[in-house]
Amino acid sequence: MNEQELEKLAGLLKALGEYNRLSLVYNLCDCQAPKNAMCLCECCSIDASGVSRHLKVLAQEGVVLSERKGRETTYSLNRKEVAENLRALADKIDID
Amino acid sequence: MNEQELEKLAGLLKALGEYNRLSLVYNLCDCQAPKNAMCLCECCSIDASGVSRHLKVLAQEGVVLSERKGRETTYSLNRKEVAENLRALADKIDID
DNA sequence: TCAATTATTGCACATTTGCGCAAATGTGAC
DNA sequence: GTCACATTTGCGCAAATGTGCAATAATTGA
Repeated sequence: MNEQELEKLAGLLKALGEYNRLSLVYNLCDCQAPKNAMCLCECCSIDASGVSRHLKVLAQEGVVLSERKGRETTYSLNRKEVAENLRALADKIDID
Repeated sequence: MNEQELEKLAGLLKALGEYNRLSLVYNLCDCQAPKNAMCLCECCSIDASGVSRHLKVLAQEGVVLSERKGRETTYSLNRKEVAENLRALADKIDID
């Protein structure tokens, strides 16, 4: 694992390591179809602008995928990649 | 997953989500025996006090276990628990 | 065109964070 | 006790972060 990769992984974990962002991720876990921001807003104690910013961070770090659909933006989890990264780290830490 | 658990998980991820701390964790991954702080210092670009603080954060979040041995403190990874948490999250995000 | 809906951005603010340096603390060796 | 070594803590500082409010897009529908 080189420096860049480590930095990237740290970025992913940091993105996940904030309560409201992790709440958003958990919320997205359970839904099949992508959700828009208004909908995701409801699981958070913060206002829409905050949610927008958090989703932006999550998108930048590759946690979620966003797609503009008309006047709304829908978000979905980048499931495979995120899970893969987490499992790789788990394996590195503790090889069963 | 209730609020406290989510907060705890966020704390764990946040602890891991900082470059130098993640470097420390990676460093600990490869060693069988616990390492002391001076030794861990060498894998970081920061000074001893910074390493001490990072290790304290990691210990508080349950990432590492510390043990005072004479004048030095040795650290080891809390492998099972950390890996378990990461895998649980991975599974939640993407059930294979 | 105009109003409504959804999302984002600018700004300000308080808080947190990571860091180095120096001092303090704890501990073993002599 | 005195010294050396390992670690932690206090302090200050700059940078980053999370947040709300208001203003500004962007887009749809009447």
